[in-house]
Amino acid sequence: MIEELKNSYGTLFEDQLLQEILEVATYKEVPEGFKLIEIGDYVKSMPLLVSGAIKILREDTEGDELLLYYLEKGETCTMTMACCMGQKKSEIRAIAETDAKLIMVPIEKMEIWTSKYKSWRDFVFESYHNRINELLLTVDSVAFLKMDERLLNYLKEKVRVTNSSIIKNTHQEIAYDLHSSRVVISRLLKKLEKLEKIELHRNYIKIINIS
Amino acid sequence: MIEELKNSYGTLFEDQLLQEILEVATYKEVPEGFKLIEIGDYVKSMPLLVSGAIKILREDTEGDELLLYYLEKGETCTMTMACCMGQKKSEIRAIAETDAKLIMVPIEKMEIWTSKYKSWRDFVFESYHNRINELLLTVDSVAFLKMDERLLNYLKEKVRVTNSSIIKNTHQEIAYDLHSSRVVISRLLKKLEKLEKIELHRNYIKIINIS
DNA sequence: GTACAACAGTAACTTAAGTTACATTTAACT
DNA sequence: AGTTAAATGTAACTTAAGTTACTGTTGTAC
Repeated sequence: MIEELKNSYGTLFEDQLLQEILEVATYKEVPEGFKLIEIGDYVKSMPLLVSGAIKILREDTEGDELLLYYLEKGETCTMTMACCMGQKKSEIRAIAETDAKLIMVPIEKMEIWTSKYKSWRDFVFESYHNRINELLLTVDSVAFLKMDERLLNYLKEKVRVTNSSIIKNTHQEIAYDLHSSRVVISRLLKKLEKLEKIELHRNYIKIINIS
Repeated sequence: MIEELKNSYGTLFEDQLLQEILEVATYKEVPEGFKLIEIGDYVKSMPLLVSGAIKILREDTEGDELLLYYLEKGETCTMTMACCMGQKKSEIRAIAETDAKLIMVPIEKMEIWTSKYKSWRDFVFESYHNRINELLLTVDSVAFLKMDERLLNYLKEKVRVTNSSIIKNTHQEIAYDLHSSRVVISRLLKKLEKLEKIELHRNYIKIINIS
């Protein structure tokens, strides 16, 4: 765990804080698809992401989903912090997009470290700040863009996050993430294929050129 | 300014912090419609809202708008903090929805008070937390609801924030806030009038019963 | 190899929302 | 009172997206 922590957070946190983290944290490896947090869960520890990517989803009362954003190496789940402090239930669902490695910190430390370490405080503020900006981008996407553009952005982001030009998802799964329907997504993907931007296959999509 | 500050923040902040605020802050009264922050502005001070309401808007590259949420008494503009810390430009526009009274704090104090006062730290975290939840509601609204429901929610929220059952806006203004078109809003408002939920007039709408 | 279930393709249709165009109403001003 | 500009009403049409229904394809298990 030491190398993992130093690698991702070594420059961020001061030595004494790193030491404290090592003392209380647990290390966790989860496979792709693993559900880390469900809507309504009470959260007891805070995840520091060491490798991989976590996707954060919102769900409405009907069970319809929407992908909000991805968490990556060196980031944490701000929603979790928000939940912890208010002793509230989670507003979101978190699922491992790829295999992922996490350092789990008990939430009691939150308050303590926030007053004790400037580097921790900065990290927490930075996290909130980043998450708000991600949410603004999500709002932009849903409010201002049409489905074809949203789909293109989705594919781009997926390539970036998974670091692969092969997207291993069915059209139905993409439809869930974008809160659309399978037929609509198939239709738009077909258009992109005709423009020679992607290649469609069963269970995966090969990205050719989506600049 | 002392009464205003104590009234809105007296229970939130410890006496010494209240004292410090009084030493460095300036007091500001703005009329309805006053533009407090424009997209791209660099922000030099942080507003603590004492009375009135501020509406926070997002704009895309085409100039299309969307209302994100309202700030009310006892709240602050989290976006401003985020901007300050990163020395970034504002991502949003802020306009006084009603006449408003503000206490403006120079941003240099942010960092200092964050390490010095627990009450300030809690206030800042609470603000971030609240803002993220507001943004989630905005995402929900835009992603999951149809325009008629969004319009109804918009009217409800406006009644709450302005504390009046008379909404002094044209259909065009409402269309801007919801990122829709005037004709669509007129159409839906007419439906609500036929259901006897509202009464339409030139330049204002009277809310009868929107539970 | 055959059967099956999951996945993908596509046509035809419905609906919500946006657009265009024009008529009507209202408030404010001279 | 008459003029004007802004606001509102409404019809007719377009478009994006969602829905239904059915066909074809592919990978996997037996």
